[in-house]
Amino acid sequence: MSTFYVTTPIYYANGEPHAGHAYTTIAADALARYHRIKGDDVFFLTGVDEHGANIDKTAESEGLSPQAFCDKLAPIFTKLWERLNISNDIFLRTTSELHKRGIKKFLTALYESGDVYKAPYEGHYCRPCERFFPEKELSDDKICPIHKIPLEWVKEENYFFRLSKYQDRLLQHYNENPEFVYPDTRRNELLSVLESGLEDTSISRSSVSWGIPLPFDPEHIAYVWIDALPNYITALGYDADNERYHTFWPANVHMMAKEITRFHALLWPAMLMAANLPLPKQIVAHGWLTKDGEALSKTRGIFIDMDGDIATYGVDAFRYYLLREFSFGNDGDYRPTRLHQRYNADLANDLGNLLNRVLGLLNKNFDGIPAPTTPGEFDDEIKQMAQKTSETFDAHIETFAFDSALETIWEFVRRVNRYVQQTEVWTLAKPETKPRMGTILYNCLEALRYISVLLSPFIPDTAEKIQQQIGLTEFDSVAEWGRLPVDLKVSRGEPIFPRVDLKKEKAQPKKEKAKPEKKTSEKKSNLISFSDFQKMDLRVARVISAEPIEGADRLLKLEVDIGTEKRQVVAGIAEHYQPDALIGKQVIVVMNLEPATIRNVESHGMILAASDDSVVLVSPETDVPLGTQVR
RNA sequence: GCCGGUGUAGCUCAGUGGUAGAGCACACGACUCAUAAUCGUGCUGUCCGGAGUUCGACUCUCCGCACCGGCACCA
Repeated sequence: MSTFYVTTPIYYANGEPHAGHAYTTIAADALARYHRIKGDDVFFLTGVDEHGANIDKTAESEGLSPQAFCDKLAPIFTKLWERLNISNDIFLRTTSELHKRGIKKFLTALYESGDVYKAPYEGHYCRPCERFFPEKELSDDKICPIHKIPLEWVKEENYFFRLSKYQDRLLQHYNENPEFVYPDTRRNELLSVLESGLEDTSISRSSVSWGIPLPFDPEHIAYVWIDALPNYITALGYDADNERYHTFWPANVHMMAKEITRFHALLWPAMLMAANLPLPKQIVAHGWLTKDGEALSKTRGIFIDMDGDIATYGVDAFRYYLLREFSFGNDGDYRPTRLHQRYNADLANDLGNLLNRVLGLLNKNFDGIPAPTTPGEFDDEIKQMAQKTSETFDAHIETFAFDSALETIWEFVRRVNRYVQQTEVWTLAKPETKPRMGTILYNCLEALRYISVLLSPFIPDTAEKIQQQIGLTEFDSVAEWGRLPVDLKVSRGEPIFPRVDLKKEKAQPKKEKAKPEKKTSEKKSNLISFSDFQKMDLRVARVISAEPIEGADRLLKLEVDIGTEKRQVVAGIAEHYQPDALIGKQVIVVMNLEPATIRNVESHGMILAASDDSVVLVSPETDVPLGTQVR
């Protein structure tokens, strides 16, 4: 028996899970279930990453301790996974003892490899900011750009991992294992990063308190990624060097969204090399979901209404849609109308109706499943197609082409519908043709059983319902033709996918859009005094000229008129504003910001803009005299 | 600016050196076992634009445009 270990990332638990998390997890679940029915010994991990400064901060803003915050959030993940029918074998939390023990052992091994070194880090430090400022961010007077106070020269010790040392070995690994990173676009990206050189990376954070202390120097806290990545082995029992660990490591597939491939495909393998452990076999990255063509955004209220769609169409339809519609690896646009079409066309009409019509005929004419005594035209074709479908299906799963895999099954579903049509079974109820009728119905039901097996990794509940209606009391997960027993009492239940009428849905009151989260309780430490605020010199100015800066995609060089003087300012708004459209516009300029040189262009001040996904300039409501103070 | 990818029917996408396909949607027909379902037939395309190689390119090469990623840049 071969083994199969698949993981999702452990999701960063500083907010609730969204459709992106669900997509990754459902894809991994489909793989896990697929390998289980193939008879593999499967271990499927998901979990949450609970350490680091961001969680500390979010917890604080909610007035909770970090641990209490995590304890509140983790069940929200597990409940969603239950709802989505995720068959994970473990839900790993980085605050668990299991992980803590494992990470201690792993970091010790890393340290003993000799590739962790302590290096003094010295620089300009701002106490209120709790951070260093690189030379290039500062002007000659060395004051904090945020607090406007003189910076201290502080020397601090930090731990580094000698990532640079592994550049060649990684490159070699990539070349010898072309399938290591999938798909190729991501692989190419990482290769170009590798070829341009890796730098040693800091693995500890002294400014962070919420995390795991380095075992070889508890004064320092492990950087959150260094803490998180080894979860894939700590979850197996790496600390105890136990059987599960030896059975399942190295992992077959680390499944994830594309933005975190770098950590998984460069840093993590290098860490494993240093600790002298085997590397995972494949890093698999999928694309992002968009909603009706727009990037998901909390602040703009663009999100995928999982709850609503699941309530309308059911969990399996949601799972089906995600895996059927999107070509894995590419970004996919989530459209409720497409989900609706897929639901009615594929699930209700093709599959659901097929089951229902066959069971209807059987109920009316037979008492239990008849024996296939009377072969005839098309029978062999159906049987052969079942076999071929299964083979093609397997090939698609191997390359994560879930969409093609499902399409392959549906070709067979349609073929069986045609079989019913071609043989005109419903006309064969006369005594002399009844044995033939029974044979055809047997073939249809066996085809449906066969289909339910192939579908079970994707839509497990449905697969089970199909077999229940056929009369099987226990799920038969073997895709071999002819296993369906005769004389089973079928139970034609409710349609497994009742059609959904969109008009009815529309008549229902629309759900309220989620409001952007508000931080209600600002912490005292975030407050500034009025005199701090007064230090800022904000003025109304008019844009006189605007032009792009050579070699920079996001930058515009602006000349602004403040009434008394003119200034040159660099603004990172080129992606959102045409230069010409800016001319004549009134804007707000920060006058007393220290000058900086960006891309060889001097900037004397800063233009205010609201920005998250988009960037919108702040402008007086009506024209005011140039140079007017803004307060 | 550099590096990679994509651009094919209304939509989602396949595809091949010999001038294009599937599913959905749409139209018409058949059938009535079934969830107004199923089955059949049909429909639409300058295969991003331009140049080149070739007997012949949507498929190869080059140039360009658009979009999507990665890197730099975001005072």
